[in-house]
Amino acid sequence: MEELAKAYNPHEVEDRIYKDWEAKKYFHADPDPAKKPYSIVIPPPNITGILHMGHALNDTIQDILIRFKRMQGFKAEWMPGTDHAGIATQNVVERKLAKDNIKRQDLGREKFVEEVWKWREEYGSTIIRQLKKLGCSCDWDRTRFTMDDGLSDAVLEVFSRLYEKGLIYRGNYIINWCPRCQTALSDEESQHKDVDGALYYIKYPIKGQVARVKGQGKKDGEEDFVIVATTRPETMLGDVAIAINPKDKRYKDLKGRTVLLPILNRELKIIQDGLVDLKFGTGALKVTPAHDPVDFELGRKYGLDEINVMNDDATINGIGGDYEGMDRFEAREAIIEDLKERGLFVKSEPHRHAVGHCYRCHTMIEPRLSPQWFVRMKPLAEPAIEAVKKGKIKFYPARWTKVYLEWMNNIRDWCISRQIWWGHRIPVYYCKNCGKDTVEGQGAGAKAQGIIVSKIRPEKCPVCGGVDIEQDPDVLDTWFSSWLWPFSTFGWPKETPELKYFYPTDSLVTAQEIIFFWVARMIMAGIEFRGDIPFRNVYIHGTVRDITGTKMSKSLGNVIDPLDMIEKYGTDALRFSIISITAQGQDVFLSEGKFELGRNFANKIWNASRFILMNLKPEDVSADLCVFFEKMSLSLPEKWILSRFYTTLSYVTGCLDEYKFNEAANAIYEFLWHEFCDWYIEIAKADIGSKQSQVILYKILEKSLRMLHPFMPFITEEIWQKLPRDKDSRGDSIMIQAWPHLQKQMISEDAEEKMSDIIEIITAIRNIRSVWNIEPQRAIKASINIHGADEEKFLSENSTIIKRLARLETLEIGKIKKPKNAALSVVGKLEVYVPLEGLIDLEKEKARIMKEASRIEAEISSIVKRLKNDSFVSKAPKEVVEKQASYKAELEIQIKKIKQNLKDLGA
RNA sequence: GGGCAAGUAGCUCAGUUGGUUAGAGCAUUCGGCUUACAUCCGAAAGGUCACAGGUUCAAGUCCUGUCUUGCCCACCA
Repeated sequence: MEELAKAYNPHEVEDRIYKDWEAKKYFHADPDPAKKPYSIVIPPPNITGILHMGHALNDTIQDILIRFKRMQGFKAEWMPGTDHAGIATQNVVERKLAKDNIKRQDLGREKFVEEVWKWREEYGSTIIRQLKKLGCSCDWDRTRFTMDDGLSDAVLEVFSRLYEKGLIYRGNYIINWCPRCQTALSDEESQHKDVDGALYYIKYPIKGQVARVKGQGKKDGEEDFVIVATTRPETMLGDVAIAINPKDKRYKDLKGRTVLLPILNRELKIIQDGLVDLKFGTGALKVTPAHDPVDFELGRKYGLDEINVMNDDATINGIGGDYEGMDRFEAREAIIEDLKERGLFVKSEPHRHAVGHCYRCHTMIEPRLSPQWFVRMKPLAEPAIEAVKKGKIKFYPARWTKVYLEWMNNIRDWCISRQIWWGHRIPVYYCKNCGKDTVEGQGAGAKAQGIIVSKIRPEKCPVCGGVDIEQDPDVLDTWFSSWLWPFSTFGWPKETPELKYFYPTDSLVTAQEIIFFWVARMIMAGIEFRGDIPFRNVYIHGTVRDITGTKMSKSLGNVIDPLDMIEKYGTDALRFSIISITAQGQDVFLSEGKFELGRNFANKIWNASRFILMNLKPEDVSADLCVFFEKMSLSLPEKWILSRFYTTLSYVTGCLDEYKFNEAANAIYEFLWHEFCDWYIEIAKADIGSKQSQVILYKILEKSLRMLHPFMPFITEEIWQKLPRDKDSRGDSIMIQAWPHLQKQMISEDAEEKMSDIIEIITAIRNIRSVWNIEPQRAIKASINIHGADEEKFLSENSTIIKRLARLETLEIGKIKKPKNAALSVVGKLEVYVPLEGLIDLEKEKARIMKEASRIEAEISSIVKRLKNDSFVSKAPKEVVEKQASYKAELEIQIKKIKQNLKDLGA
């Protein structure tokens, strides 16, 4: 019999085992009509990423699910891969080039993209290697990348289809512009953060006839003006109007007048619209259609000019006159200074407001008018809303359903074009002959002349035959490829066997941050392009935070690196710890010490297994447990541990089906450590060589390892490999064994109740020993006073166990009076006496018992009160009333005994 | 401004559908190298379940309100 090493060394074990699994293709799944499929797609990490705790949690959950389902007999497919992360990756490579003083413009588009591919070859699979270290059993043979040929095909296909349907259009709209990345962003990529800014009050002179405006009327020597409040004075360079609310009495006289834009002296119209908030600022709004969404709307409504005053890098352009070339914030200061000089600056007051920031570089977003490509979302959203409402897709926890629906009901068009080079180039070509300028002013949904949508570069224009054709320089949002992930990875648009077999997938496991980015869009894409939902269940787990509740991030320096933890504690420890402290859908507050939980548990399992293996006789353990269970007459602890195992198994299986991973993990922990190790193994030590002990120890260990395997894959495999087993079992790895089959006939409430009495008795005696400071070596006597014959039987049968574990010299069981100078403990219906001649402080013991007595008396009185209540007796379920009554009877016996004892003590 | 989540032992958190004495890990105290494990074993102490009402025979659990914290969403310039 092969023995286990003295101590478990995860580092020695993990790589070896993982390589073995990989070599034997255990992770790979092909369609198999004889089996049911179970598939998960990985939320593709981006290629610039490195494994952080969020991944560790996310991927551990998925690995638990997929291993569990694989063991349950499903054809389990976990599709892995990465996404190309357009902006992030381009930034990384640009930074790298900058070290050699090279700009991407120096290289040109083609060379630069080549550089990115090179970078990706070298570093892009870091995260994949790290997932392997985590033990993830992904089907690496199918690893996909969003820029792979197949997935790129899917992107082009989808773009054409949507364009043909009129769901993709190009137009000049206000978008979120990141001046640092110099690209448009979608609304989701603009993250609102509160910023301490200021509200600046500026005077706009009124042209011509004097206007009397309440509170701002003309004083002697002053010009007439209207005061406007703004947070971004620099955008005034693009002002084309002043808007007021038609209901605003203050500005009655302003109607029909013209206002002069300070500094530039442009004439501004006065427009009236209900959109203007009477209460904000002065109630007068400067209208800058090219730089603000509300103003843009007003502009289109009233046919105003749209004057863009900024360059791509948010410096002021030629329109800004003297301010040309200044950065937006620099221009702000300069303009304020100039206004002050001209006496047109009223005041500024502190103003806290939410401002969009680039989700990649955190630069402040500039709302800006720009020609971009959009997807009309409403038609796509409708069926996706239905699918969730009808329960075809379920969220766990369910509360996310509301969040999803809320967003989907208010969905806005998706800006999908990005002014970067790394990504899927937009498959649109412009025929210069037919007229490129048709782009301007074109409405949503309209197809424009001169636009050719084609997967490959057309030779000539299909309309005019012209050859002067140019491709759109922009690329698509990375999410425009990610949203196809659940089917593009299986070969769509080709109808592959994998696609047919594994789609729709079963579970999607992800973090709340990307419900809008990814989950919602996948649902829309799945239904639109594949005609079916992409997954049935969405499990949203919490965010990993540090111990103060702050989200872990590299810039804050509060990260706990999972790879460091693996190095320090082992992969299984990391996995088990993070799972057991993560309640369903709740955020996780992490500190390094929490990984000791998993490490200690691994150590415990290792040692228990080592002990069992040291004592195991392989020839004795090949029995079939069910047959064995029927034929042998088992002792109470044996029945008990079998019952406990199957109770736990049933519970764990249920938890995994409901995505309650922490509860499953904790149930296994509790069972293995505090029931199997603390009690059963200790009890079994007495006759460990017996056939019965051998079989039970072996079977429980082997089955428990299988139950634990999804959580702690490495240590369970390592131990399992050392167990004696039949050669012709399913294979040579625990990961392809069956999930233990539930044997309901072995669950026995009676055994569990009786055994818990035994445990309580032993604990009570140990307690007395501890209270009275009796050395552990010292043998003591004890007696148990019983009331029924049934009790006598099972207590006598197990008296050797009680004696050994409580370290008793003798144990008397029967109708026994309290011996003199004995300590008392009440266990259920029983009294346990430990005579301690000369060791007890009578007064102290009296106090101890009296405390116990008052507790019980209080309880009795509350039960009596309840039982006297007619409503309770008539309305509560019968078994609750019965339980109360019998519990009361039990307590009354206890209190009687205790009082007797107190009398004996002279109270 | 809207929404969501949370407030339970010194700390971090569990607590199924309301039903006997509210649990765990860490920390604390006491005692132990008992032939697997000191990453261990045994024992103890520690809680008006944020607050106020309500529903109910019965509330940590359901409802309403209040307070505190965190998160998400949002075109008040």
